[in-house]
Amino acid sequence: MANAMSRRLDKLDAERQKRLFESAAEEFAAHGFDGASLNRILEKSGMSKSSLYYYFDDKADLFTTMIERSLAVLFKEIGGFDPTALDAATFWYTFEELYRRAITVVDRNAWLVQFGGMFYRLRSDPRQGSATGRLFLAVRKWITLIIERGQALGVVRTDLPQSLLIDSTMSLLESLDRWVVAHWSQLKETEKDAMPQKHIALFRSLISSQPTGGAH
Amino acid sequence: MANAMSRRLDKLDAERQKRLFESAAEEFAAHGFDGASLNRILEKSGMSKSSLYYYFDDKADLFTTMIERSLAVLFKEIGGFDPTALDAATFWYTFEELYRRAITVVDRNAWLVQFGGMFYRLRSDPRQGSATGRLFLAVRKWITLIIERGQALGVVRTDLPQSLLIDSTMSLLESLDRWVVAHWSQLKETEKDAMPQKHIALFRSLISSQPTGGAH
Amino acid sequence: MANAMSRRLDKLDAERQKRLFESAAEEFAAHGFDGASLNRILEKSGMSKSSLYYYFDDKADLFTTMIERSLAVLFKEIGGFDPTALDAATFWYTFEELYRRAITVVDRNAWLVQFGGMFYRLRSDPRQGSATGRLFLAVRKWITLIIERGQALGVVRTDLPQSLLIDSTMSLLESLDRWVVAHWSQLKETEKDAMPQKHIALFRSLISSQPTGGAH
Amino acid sequence: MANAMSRRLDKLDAERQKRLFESAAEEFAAHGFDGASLNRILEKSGMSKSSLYYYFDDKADLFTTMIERSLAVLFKEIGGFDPTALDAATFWYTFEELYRRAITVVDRNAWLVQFGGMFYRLRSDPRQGSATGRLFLAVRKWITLIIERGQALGVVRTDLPQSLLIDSTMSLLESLDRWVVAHWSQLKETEKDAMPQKHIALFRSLISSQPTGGAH
DNA sequence: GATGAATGAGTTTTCATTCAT
DNA sequence: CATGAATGAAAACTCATTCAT
Repeated sequence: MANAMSRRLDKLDAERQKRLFESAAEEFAAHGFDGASLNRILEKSGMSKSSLYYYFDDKADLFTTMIERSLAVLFKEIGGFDPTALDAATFWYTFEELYRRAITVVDRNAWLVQFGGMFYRLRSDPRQGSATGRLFLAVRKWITLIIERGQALGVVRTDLPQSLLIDSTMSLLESLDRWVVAHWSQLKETEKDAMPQKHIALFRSLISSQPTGGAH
Repeated sequence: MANAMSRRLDKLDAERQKRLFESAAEEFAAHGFDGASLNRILEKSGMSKSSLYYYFDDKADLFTTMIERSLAVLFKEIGGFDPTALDAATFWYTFEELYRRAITVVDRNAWLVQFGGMFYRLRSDPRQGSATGRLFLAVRKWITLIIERGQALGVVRTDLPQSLLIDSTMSLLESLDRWVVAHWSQLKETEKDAMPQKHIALFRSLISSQPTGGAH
Repeated sequence: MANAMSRRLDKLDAERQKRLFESAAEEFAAHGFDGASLNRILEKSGMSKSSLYYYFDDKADLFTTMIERSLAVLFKEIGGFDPTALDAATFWYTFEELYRRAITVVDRNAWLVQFGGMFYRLRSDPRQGSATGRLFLAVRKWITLIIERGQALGVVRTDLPQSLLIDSTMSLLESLDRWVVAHWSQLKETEKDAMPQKHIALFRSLISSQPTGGAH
Repeated sequence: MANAMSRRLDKLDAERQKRLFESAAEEFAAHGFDGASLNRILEKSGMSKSSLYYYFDDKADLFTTMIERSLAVLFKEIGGFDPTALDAATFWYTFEELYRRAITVVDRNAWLVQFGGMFYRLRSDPRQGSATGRLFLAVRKWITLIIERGQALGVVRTDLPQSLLIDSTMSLLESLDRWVVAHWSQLKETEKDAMPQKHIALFRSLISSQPTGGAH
C-alpha cells in the first residue's frame, strides 16, 4: 500500500498537503508520536479523517512519511554527502559547511524546524522493529559511518566504546538542535554566522582525538 | 492532601509498594508521563484502581512522588554535595567520586535504574509550571550552579552561551545514563571500574576550559 | 463546532434522533443535568458513545441543544408573541390563548412533555455563565418583560419587589406545568377545555392588581 | 438500625456533629441528594468515612436524618401547631404569626437556612417509596391538612382540584423561601418586619376564596 | 477520489460502600 | 468506639480505525 515510490499522496493538492504537514509536524513535535492526536491534526488542517486514511495507512504511516520526506528534502537540498570521501584535513570543516547549508535550507522551509522535535522522539518508540524505530536506526547508521570514517582517518577518538561515542554524538546533536530552535529569534546575525564554527567545535571537543586547544 | 511529610503511602505494605513502584517506573520510563497508562500500571502491579487513588491524588501525583523519592534516595545515599565547596584542583575528581557512589547506590536499589528514563522525559512536559516541569527545572538549576562554580574556578569554558553549555551537559548526562543502563549487564568488572574516570573525562572534553590531552 | 445553524445532527436519521431525544429528555427530566447519566441515555437509545460525541461536543451540548430545540419548536408553533403589543383589556386573555395553543403543540410533539422537567432544573446550575444558566436567564428575562408591561398597563400589582413577583410567577408556572403533565391522562375533555381559563385565572389571583372576584 | 428514637448519633460529640451537619447541609443544598458527594462532606467536616458509616446507615440515612432533625427543631421551636384548631377569623393571621416565629428561629440556628434548599429537592427523588420521598410526602400531607381545614372553614377556594391547589401552594412556599434566603442580607429592618404580612397576603391572593381587596 | 458516519476499546477520575482491626 | 484500607462500578470523554457510499 504505502509504497515509498509512487503514492496517492503525490497527487494531493500541494496547498492541502502543506496544511496537513504543518499541522502534523506541530502536533508530533509537541506531543510525540503516541501523544499526538490525529483528531487534533485533522482539526487544525481542515482535512477529513477519511481523506487522511486514503493517503496514509495509519498514524504511523503519516509520521514516518513526514520524517522520510523531511530527511529527503534535507539531503537533497543540503547536497549529497559521501562519508567515504572525507579526509583528515577537511574532516571537521566539511561539517561546518554542511551546517551552514542546513541553516539556509531550514530558513527556506519553515516547517522543517519541527523536524528535530519529531525525530528525536523516535528513540523511545517501544515497538521493536516498528517503522519509526527503523527510521531512527537508519539515521544512527549514518552517524556511525561518519564516526568510523573519522576514526579510520585518525581524527576521532577511539578510547571509548563506539556505541557510547555514537550515542553521545547524537545527544549533542539533539541538544544543539533544540537550543538553536529555541533561541533562533533572539540571535544576532553575527552570532548566527559564528554558529557553524562554534558548534562544530563543540563536537570536536567531545569526540576529536586531538585537543582543539580549548576555549580562549 | 499530598503532604510530602506524612503520607498514607508510607503505611502501604512494603511489598505492594515495591510492586507498584516497579510497575509504574517501568511504564513511565517506557512511555513518558502522558503516554503511560494507569490501567497498565495497575494490571502489572495487581493493585486496584481505587486503591491507587487512595494513596495518590492523581496520575501526576504518582509520577512526581516517584521522582521525588528517587531523588531523595539518590541524594541521601550519595551524600550531600555542596557546589560552593568545589575547588579547581579537585573539581573533576569530585564528580568521579560522585559517579562511583551513584553506581553503588543504584546497584542496591534496582528500581532506581528506571529513574533516568522517567526523569529526562520531564523536559517535554508542556504544562507550564506543572509539578513535573518544576522538578526538571530544579535539577537544571542544580547543574547550572555547578557550571557557574566551574567557570568561576576557571575550569569550565566560558566561550559559549551558558544555556547552551547547560543543555549540552544535561544531554550528555542523559546519553551516558541511557548507555550505562543499556549495556550494564554486558560490562566486565574492569570496564565498570574504569567508567567513572572515563565518563567524567568525556564531560571534561566537552566543557572544560583546558584541553585534556585528548585520547591516546 | 457546535454551530446552531448547520449541524451534523441535522443529518442524523430521524428515527435514531427521535430515540436519542426521547431517552435523553426522560433522563434529564428525571435526574437533572448533573445527575443524568450519558451511559443510561445511550443504553436506552441504543446509540454508541462515540456516535453521541460525533454529534455533540459534550454532555452540556446535548442538553442545551435539546432545550434550544424545544424552545424553538414551542415558539415557532405557538406563534410569535410581542409583549409590547399587550393592552390592558386583553392582557390576561392573550395568555389564555397562548396556553390553548401550547396544549395543542405539545399534544402533537409528545417528547416536548419532558421539556418542563428539564428546563426548571436549569435554575440550580451552579456554573456561573454556563450555557444552561444563560438559557434559564433568557426565559426569566422574557417573563420580566411581560410583568413590566403588565405593570405599565396597570393590570399587574406593584406592591411587591419585582424580583419576588417574577420568582413567584415562574414558580407557579413550573407548578402548573408539572401538575398538567402528571394528571394529563386522567383529565376529561371538558376539564382540559377549561384549563386555560382556570389556570390563567390562578396567575391573575397571584399577581393581578385587581381582585378577580375570587372563587364561587 | 437507624432507629429514630435512640441512636448512636445522639452520643456523638456535639461539636463534631455540628461540623458534620453544616458541611452536609451545605453540600446537599448545593448539589441535591444525588449530586452531593460524601467524600466532599467528609473532607469539609474532617470526619472519617468509617465514622460516618458508624452513625448512619448510608447516604440516604444521613440526608433524611438531617431533614428530620431540621423539621423537629423547626416544629419544636416554632411551637406546636394544630390545624384543627384554626378558625375562619384568625386563619391567615395564624400563619403570619408562624412566619414571624420561623424567622426568629432560623435567625438563631444559622444552618437551618440550608434546610429549604435541601428539602425542595426531595420532590424529584426518583426512587419510589424512598425515605427521602416519604419525607416530602409527609410535609405535603401537612399542607394538605391545612388547606382542607381552610376549605372547611370557607376561607380557601374550592374551585380548583385539591392537588393543584396544594402543589401551587408548596411552589409558592419554595419560591418565597428562596427569595428570602437570597435577599436577606440586603433587606432593611422595616422590610423584614413587613414580610410576614406581605408574604402571607400573597398566599391569600393565590388560594383564598375571598378577594383580598388587591394591592394598593 | 473523497468523505460522513459509526464504533469498540481506551483514557483518568470519583463514587458509595464494606470490612478487618 | 473509631478508622484506615480496599474495592467494583460508574462517571465523562478521546482514541485510532473502518466502511458504505
